[in-house]
Amino acid sequence: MAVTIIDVAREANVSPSTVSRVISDSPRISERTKRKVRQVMDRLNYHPNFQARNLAAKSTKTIGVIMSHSTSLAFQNPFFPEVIRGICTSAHSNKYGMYLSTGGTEEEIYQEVVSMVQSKKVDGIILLYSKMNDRTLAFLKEADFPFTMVGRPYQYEDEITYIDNDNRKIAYELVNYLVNLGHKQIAFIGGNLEYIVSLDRLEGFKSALKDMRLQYIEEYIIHHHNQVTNDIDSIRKLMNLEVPPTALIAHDDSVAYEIIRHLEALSIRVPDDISIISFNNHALSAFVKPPLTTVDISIFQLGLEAANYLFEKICNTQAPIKNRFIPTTLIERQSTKALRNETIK
Amino acid sequence: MAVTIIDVAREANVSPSTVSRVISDSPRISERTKRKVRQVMDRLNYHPNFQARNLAAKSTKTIGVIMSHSTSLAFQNPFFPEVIRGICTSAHSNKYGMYLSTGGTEEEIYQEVVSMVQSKKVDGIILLYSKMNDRTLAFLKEADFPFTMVGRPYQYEDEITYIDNDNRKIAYELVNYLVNLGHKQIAFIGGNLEYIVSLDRLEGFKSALKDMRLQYIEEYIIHHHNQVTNDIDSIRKLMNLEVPPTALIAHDDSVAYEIIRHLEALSIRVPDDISIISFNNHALSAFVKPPLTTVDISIFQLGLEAANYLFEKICNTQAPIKNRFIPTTLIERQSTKALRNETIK
DNA sequence: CTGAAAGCGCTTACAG
DNA sequence: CTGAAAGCGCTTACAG
Repeated sequence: MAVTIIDVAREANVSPSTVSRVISDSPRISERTKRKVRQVMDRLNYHPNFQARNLAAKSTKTIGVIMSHSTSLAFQNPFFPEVIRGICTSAHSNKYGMYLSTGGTEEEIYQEVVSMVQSKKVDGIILLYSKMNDRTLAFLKEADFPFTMVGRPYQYEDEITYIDNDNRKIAYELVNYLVNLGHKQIAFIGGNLEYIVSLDRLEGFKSALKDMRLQYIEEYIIHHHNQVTNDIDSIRKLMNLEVPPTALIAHDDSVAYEIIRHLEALSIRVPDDISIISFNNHALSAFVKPPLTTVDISIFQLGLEAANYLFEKICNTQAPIKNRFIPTTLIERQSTKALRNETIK
Repeated sequence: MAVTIIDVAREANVSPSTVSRVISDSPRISERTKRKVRQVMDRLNYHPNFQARNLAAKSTKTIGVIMSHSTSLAFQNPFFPEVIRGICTSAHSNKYGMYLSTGGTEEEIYQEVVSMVQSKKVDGIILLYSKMNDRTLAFLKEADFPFTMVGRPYQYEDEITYIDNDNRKIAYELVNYLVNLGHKQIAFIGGNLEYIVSLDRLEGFKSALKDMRLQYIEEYIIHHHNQVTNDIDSIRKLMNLEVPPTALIAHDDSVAYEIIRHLEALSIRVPDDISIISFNNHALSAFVKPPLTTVDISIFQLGLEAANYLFEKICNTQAPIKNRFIPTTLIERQSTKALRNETIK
């Protein structure tokens, strides 16, 4: 049925081995033979069978890309396409394809990864998240399977190749930015603490407070576990404190939008009554009112480099552990404002 | 190295054929034998080789998912993760994986699809877009390869299985909605006309004007080719017309956001001075100011059904051509307003 | 209910 | 520079 290497070999009066070598453009075949064989391939409309090649060559020419489970997926909406685009760019130039997994539950993700590895569906894996006590990560590390992560791992930092932003430093600098605007009461609406990105941002926030000799106030910290549960009550409570914050750092632009809406319902204006700064620079953040001051985390670059590092590992099992922080940019728009003298207190 | 079916067979004192049948849970093997073989599999930590199975069985257990090229990708940001989630859900329950392609250029996409088909990388393909004169579509149809589309094809509508929203009807109803609010001057900011979704929405808009005996005004139609090129000038020109529109239909929420910002710069308020209604109900559209009235197009469902139809085709080459419009919901928020008597003109 | 054998379509030492 | 042969790890008629 399908035309095979045998058919081509017969037509071209060469052996199948030679045809195979022409496919992979081996330098050991003469240009003349190559030309002859290629002509026959064209004429017969021959295309090498992907699976057969891979089975014989013991590779897959495919990488697996693992998302966090879907509850957080909604949250990562704007992240997803960009990071995939970065990975695709690298995969494409390495002549690799990508196998995508978005398991429903954490257990499903784990099972899918195990199956990818055990059944040899992929040559390497990119984990698009980093969380605490992650079985999937533990499995990959244990199996010594080539993988890289987007996100700093919680443990074994110097045994795992990863790409990340320097979230601790960024959070630190955001506090600094607000302090320079005269703010001293700064609240922090963080993300799900199972994810390292959330931990890091919180840690940076705290250490900045300490260095700048600002008081750490428990009530100024809110953990926003997922988009749905955050309600107006937590914001109301925050703003009803005896000394309410004059500025606020949000874990993600979408969180910031939501908060702004809640504040509005409470007749608190941004940035006049409170400044807001956040992370991730969604495509739409320039268009909301007020346009958000936020950190661009170079999502495309995160994906691209995570893939590049993975290909290094795939090519060379002995490739050294690497990790890198991708630079970020603070995009100053209009959600923050210098505090006037009429400071509270 | 890797443990194979042969190792299991030897240990279990059965033939490789029997092991193979245990893997696929064939009813022709006794429970007793199955149990015995499975125990050995566990003990040896055996996992069937994906590629070898597929080569022998002449299937791939993989579907290909094709995005539109990346210039439109940014535009589709919120669409992408949801539609993938829908597809994954279906793929998962059919025990299929997905191979993702995001070519850079249209030519790259075409080449990737050709290679997916010719090299037998996938059993079927989902096209996540529908545009005019699409080589990729033509190729798939010509090759008689199993595929489905998200989006109504421009040609051969009754020869191609697809899932879509009834964009013509929706656009029609949006006009109707605005007319019921008293609007007669309605502008339309459409999408790239190469895509059928844009054509359909425009067509629905026009036919509604006709049925409702509203004048069709050339200057009220703007084609917004991609997010970047739309500038404040086109909006200024629109609003400076002798009779400016009192309402506006935008092709996508992100377009609406952008327009709102431009209007704001021109000191035109939404919805007080002009009503805006749009398509696609982005996750954030509830949070912008003003919260957008928009059409929820059930993206998850589009992906799910496109995949379901594809699996029908894969299982049965003779499966009839199908197509279906997924219902949509108008989400009424605060970007539209009834026109008062102080109507212009 | 189970097995022997051929085959899926390639790659890659090995030999010349 | 090219070929013959073994092998990658499975599945599936066919036979019993």
